[in-house]
Amino acid sequence: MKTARHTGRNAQATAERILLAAQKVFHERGYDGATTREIADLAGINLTLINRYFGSKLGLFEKAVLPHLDLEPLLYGAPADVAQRLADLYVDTGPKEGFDAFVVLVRSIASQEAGPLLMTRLQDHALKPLVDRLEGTNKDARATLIATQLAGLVLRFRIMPQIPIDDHERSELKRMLEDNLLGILAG
Amino acid sequence: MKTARHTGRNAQATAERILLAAQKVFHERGYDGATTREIADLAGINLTLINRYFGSKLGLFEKAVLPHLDLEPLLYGAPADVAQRLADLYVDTGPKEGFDAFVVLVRSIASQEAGPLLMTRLQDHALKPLVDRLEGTNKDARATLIATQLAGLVLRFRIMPQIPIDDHERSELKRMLEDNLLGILAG
DNA sequence: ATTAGAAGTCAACAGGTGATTACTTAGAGC
DNA sequence: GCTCTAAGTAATCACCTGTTGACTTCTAAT
Repeated sequence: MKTARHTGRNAQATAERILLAAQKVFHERGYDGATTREIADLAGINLTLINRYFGSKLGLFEKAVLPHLDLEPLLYGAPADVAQRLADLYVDTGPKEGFDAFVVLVRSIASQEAGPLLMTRLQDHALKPLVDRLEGTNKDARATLIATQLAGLVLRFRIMPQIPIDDHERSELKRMLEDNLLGILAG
Repeated sequence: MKTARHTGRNAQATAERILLAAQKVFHERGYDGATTREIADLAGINLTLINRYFGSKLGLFEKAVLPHLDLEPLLYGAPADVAQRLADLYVDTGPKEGFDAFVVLVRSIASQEAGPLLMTRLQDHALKPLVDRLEGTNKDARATLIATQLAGLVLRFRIMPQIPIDDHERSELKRMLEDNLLGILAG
């Protein structure tokens, strides 16, 4: 074996465990609220390995979160398909587990360190793909309308899921949202 | 003079200065990012007076921010007036100065201490007034659609104002938003 | 078996946080 | 003018944060 040390000591596997733990903690607490110690404990590794493998807390954040802040993978297919996909995805109260980079964005947007990174990433990998996806006139305005709508839904259902919602309201909301998105997407 | 000590020493005036400074700092940095020392310095008062007058940082937050987290004052008049008012207010990049409780909400929503307070306040003084304002069917779903749209606009124009927007896009966005809101308000 | 370097550990630093306790100062009422 | 209380101040505590440098342990190649 050349690259992979077989058991116990494996830098690549350790880095991966750090990344997974970081995603979970950043998701729950945001950038500032997350501590490197909690990440290290959850990953089951020594605190200093974070700095060794990722340079700094911010370096870890860049590797663990930023790449997943991307709307483009959701924008394929016909406008009707896109509208339905987005409505299903963002209205569902969904699993509270699981990593969501857009949740991390909202919970970290106030951070002096992580905020700027998140904003430029959002602009390049969420707003821009959305604009490029549109056809017709007023692409920028329409993209903004869609993006802000989705952002608010993240806040409502992913960050404040404890506010109750009954099934009827949810299905109605999904229907209205889908219509709304399709109208904007189509132009 | 009975209540107001005339100069230099005036508890009421001091508390007011603390409140104003707190609004500014909480607005800029969010709850966790704000420090009591920065608030005290900006207010020009001694650090300990914050704890004396407001009990704790969280107590100050409750007095300085929570009362202003209220959508009801914007919901008077005919649906068309409400739609226009909201569109004008939330699309405008607006003055970067000035206190906005909804900005504080977004920048503090990840906080373990302030988060729960903000969520219940938002539910009682933003979502509920909106639902009560509506008529017809599916009030909850329609209110959620409006509220999430506005929340996203806060994120876009109040928290990420550096992303450029030209006048044409802004006016088009305002027009589309106004139509959209009116459609939902009217039912 | 030896050994060099990678992987992991330990202890500590330097800075910052909210909060408390004991103290000083000012001024309104007598 | 005295005094008692409210208003303001100073020093510090106990804790937490990211980060670093020195140390130990393991393992792959020789």
